[in-house]
Amino acid sequence: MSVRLAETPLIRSLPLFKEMSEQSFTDMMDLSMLQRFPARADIIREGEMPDFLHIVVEGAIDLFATRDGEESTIDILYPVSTFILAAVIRDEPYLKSARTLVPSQILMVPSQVVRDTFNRDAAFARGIVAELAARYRSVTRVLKNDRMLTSTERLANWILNSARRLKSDEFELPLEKRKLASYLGMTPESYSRGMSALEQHGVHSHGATIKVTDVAQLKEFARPALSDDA
Amino acid sequence: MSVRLAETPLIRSLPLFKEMSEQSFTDMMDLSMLQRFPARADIIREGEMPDFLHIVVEGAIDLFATRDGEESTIDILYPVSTFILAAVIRDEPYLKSARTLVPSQILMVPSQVVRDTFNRDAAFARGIVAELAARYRSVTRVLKNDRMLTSTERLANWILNSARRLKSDEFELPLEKRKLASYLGMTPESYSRGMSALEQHGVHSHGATIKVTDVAQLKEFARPALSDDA
DNA sequence: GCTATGACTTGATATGCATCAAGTGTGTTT
DNA sequence: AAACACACTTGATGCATATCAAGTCATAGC
Repeated sequence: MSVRLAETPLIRSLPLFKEMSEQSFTDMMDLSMLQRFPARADIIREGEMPDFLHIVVEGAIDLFATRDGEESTIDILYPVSTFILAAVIRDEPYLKSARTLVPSQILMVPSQVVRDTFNRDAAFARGIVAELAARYRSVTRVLKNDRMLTSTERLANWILNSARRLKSDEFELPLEKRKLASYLGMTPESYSRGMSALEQHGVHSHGATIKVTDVAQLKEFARPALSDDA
Repeated sequence: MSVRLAETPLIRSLPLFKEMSEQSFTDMMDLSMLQRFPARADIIREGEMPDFLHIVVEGAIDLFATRDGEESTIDILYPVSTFILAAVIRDEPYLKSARTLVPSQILMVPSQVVRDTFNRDAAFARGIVAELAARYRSVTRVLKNDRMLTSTERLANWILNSARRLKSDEFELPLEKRKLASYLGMTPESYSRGMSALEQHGVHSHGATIKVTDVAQLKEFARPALSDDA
C-alpha cells in the first residue's frame, strides 16, 4: 500500500508536490499507491464518494458526465493533473465519472491523507489551491465557449490552442474524433461538417492530420477568447 | 484604508473567516476596505488583473462573460460569497465581469494580503480551498446542465432547487426574468415559453410569483441531477 | 388619471445542430 | 487477399431555440 521508491522522483517533480517538505512527501507516498490501468478502464463513477485523490502520472483520462445513458466529455486530462480534487476537499460525491483513454498510470492518495497534509504543510496547501484554481478557470472557459460560440467556432478555437501549445501549425489528433467532438459539446457528425467548413477558414485536414494554413484567417473566424493557458 | 470595527463581527462569522486566528483576521481587516455600491455598478471587468479579493457582504452580484457586446450571466452571488478567488490565487486576468444587481456592500481584500494570510494561517487556507472547491463544483453543475438538459428542463431544475433552498413551494423571483433567463443560458422569450410549458408539469406562475403545485410531477419532468447544494 | 418607458409575452420565421440513415473509408483478422 | 468491424463522412430531415416583430402589461412620472 505504498509507492515504490524508484517511482517517486517523477511524482516529486510535479508542481503539486515540488515545494512540500521531504517529510510530508515521503509520509504521503508511504500511504499512497501507484496503479496501472489498461485503456478504457473505469476509474471513478459519478455519485460515488471520494476515497482517493487521483493523479494522472502517465496516459490520458476522460472525465465525463452521464445522464440517461448519454455521456458528455467534460474534460480530458494528461500528465500531470489531479482529479477529482474538489470532491475530495469537500468530501462530497463525484460530479463526473472518469475512465482511461489509453493505458495509464494513476497515483492514488487517500482523501484523509490529502486533508491532513494540507493542514500540516503550507507549501502543499499552495499547490492544492493553485491546481484547484486552474481547474476552475478551465471549466469556466469551457462554459463560456459553450454559451457564446457556435460549435464550429469552438472547434476553430481548439485547433488554434492546440497549434499554439504544440508550437506547430501541423499536428495529429491526440484522440478519437468522436471523443473530441464530445469534449467540444457536439456530435461526431457536426464535428465532421465543422471540419470541412473550416477548409474555407485557414485549416486543412486529412484523416487525423490537421494543418493550419492561415492563422490570421482562422483567428478571425474563431473570435478567440482570453488565452487558454490552463 | 481599513474596515471599521463595527462591521467586523458580521464578516468574522462567515465560513471563510470563522476559523482563522484573531490576529490574522484583524491584520487582514486593517488592510481591507468595505465599500458600498449602487445598483448596476461595474465592479470588475473581464481581462483586468485582480487587485483585490471581493466578498459580497450585502446585496447581489451578477457575474457575466462578454463577447462582441453580448453578455451571458455565468453566476449570481448572494452574501456571503467570494469573487473572483481563482484569478486572485493564480494572479491571472479575470475571466468574467461583475456588477451589482442591487445596492451592495463589498469587502475588498488586497490580493497580496490574501496570499500572505493563506501561507500563515492554515484555518484560513482551509476556508479558501473549501470556497474554491464549492465554486468549482457549482460551475461544473452548470456546464453539465447546459450540455445535457433542454432549456425548459434547466428552468424546472432551477425552480426545484429554489423551492428546496427556501423550504417553500411558493416564492417570488429574486431577480429580473431576463437575468434569470441569461443565467439559465436561454433568451427571455424562451424563458417565457418555458414557464408556460411548465404549467403542465406542476408549476403555476403569475408575474414574479412561482408556485410548485406538484413536486413529484415537476421532478419527473426535470430529471434532476445530483443535489445542487453549492 | 394619463402617458411613457421598459419588461414581459406571444406569434411567425429562421438557424444551428441533432438525429436518422446510407454510404465510404481504413485497419485488423483470418 | 478477402472479409469484417468500426470510425468517419455525407445527405435528408426534424427539433430546440434564437431571432424578429407585434403586441400587452405594469410601473413611474407628469
